[in-house]
Amino acid sequence: MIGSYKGHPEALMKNNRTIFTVLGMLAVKNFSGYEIAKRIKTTINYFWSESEGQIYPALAQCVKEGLAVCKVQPPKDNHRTKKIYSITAKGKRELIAWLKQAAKPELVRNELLLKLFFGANIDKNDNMQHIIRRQREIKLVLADYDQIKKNISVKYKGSKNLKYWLMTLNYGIKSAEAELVWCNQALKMLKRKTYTKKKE
Amino acid sequence: MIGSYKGHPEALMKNNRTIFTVLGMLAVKNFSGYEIAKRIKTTINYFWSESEGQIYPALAQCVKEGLAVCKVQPPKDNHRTKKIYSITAKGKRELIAWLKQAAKPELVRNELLLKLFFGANIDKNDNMQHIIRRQREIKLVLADYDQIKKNISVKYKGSKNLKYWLMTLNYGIKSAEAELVWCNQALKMLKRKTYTKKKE
DNA sequence: TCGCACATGTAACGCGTTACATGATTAC
DNA sequence: GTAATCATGTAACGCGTTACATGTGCGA
Repeated sequence: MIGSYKGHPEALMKNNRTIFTVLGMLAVKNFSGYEIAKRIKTTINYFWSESEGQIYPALAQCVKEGLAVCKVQPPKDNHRTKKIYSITAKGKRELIAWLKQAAKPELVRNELLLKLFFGANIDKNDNMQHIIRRQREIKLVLADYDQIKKNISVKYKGSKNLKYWLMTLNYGIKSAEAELVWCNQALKMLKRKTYTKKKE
Repeated sequence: MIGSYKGHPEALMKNNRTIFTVLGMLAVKNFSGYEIAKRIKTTINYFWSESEGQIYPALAQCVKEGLAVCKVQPPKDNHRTKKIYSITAKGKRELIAWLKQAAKPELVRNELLLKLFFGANIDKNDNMQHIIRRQREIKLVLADYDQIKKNISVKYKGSKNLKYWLMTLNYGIKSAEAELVWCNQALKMLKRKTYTKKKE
């Protein structure tokens, strides 16, 4: 038993989605930990996030299990040494096996909805403010998605990845648009004056 | 310093959303821990979940901080004793203060999208299976939402809560519908044969 | 008889974030 | 000067789930 780690190595790997996220990134090309963190933030951040506190240990774990190898790059351009990771054949096999497995349905958590569910306890206007705030946020992310779409369509034209990247991006766009429609509907609903008797 | 707990009691409460979830439930009527767990599962489960392992400690915390009081109900109908909790004036005040604060944007995690983002590594048909599976799931939840909508519209007719409950439910419906549209679009996208050159 | 609903709780553990430690270079 | 970016890592801690412990009554 090494360190605080208990159980089989496989047991850890089966559920550790950070491992597969970095393997997925390494399947495209070689990266350093820092670059992976950055890439996650600029590509899949709207549906998946990983912090550096997870990425570095995950990379170490990958090397330990033979899923990736690490090559130390000497300082270039007066920068620090970099550790460049590459996926191994075993890593690729494990990634593919994981990709084929059905995704576990996520437990969604939406604090905005939680507050609105209890909305009868506060003023109508306070509830409307929550929705208006969200509306503004969505408009920003939609503008963002639009930019990303244009950028990757040009930059990765001809790449077999593009189709999949646009597909996931479309999910973000469709969801955001649906949320906007809901915001308007919910605001209309709140504006309506309703006279109700007290019940449960 | 008592036990393993550090910092102000308020510090804990500020972020502990389980506390506010149970307070929100208790604002409607008195409940036992078991009943709260059950109610969460049958009402807000599609956007918020709490396990019993969190609800019972949260209730104890509420009592400790004077946000709720507990009355032990002697065994009725040959059942076990129940602990019925009621919200206090302080609890109501804290709940309202929390409800008025802006909701923190959630970090979404969607394993399905993560797998599809890396979809170029596996067969087209495997990717399609993921989407078809999700399609089936959504159809089930939509049917579920429809039932809930009918039920609560009758059961809570005239309640000031109904408006807010229908509003959050509509969010679930709109999102699910948007996801369905995306599924069809994504399947069409995958069916198309595309001949691409290898690039990044 | 077996499993489920009722009913309350605790313990273990994994996931994930935040903050910290360290330090160079670049841009304003 | 001072903030941001590059770059790697560790430690602390909170959130949340799962499993366990314990026990009754009811229906198939």
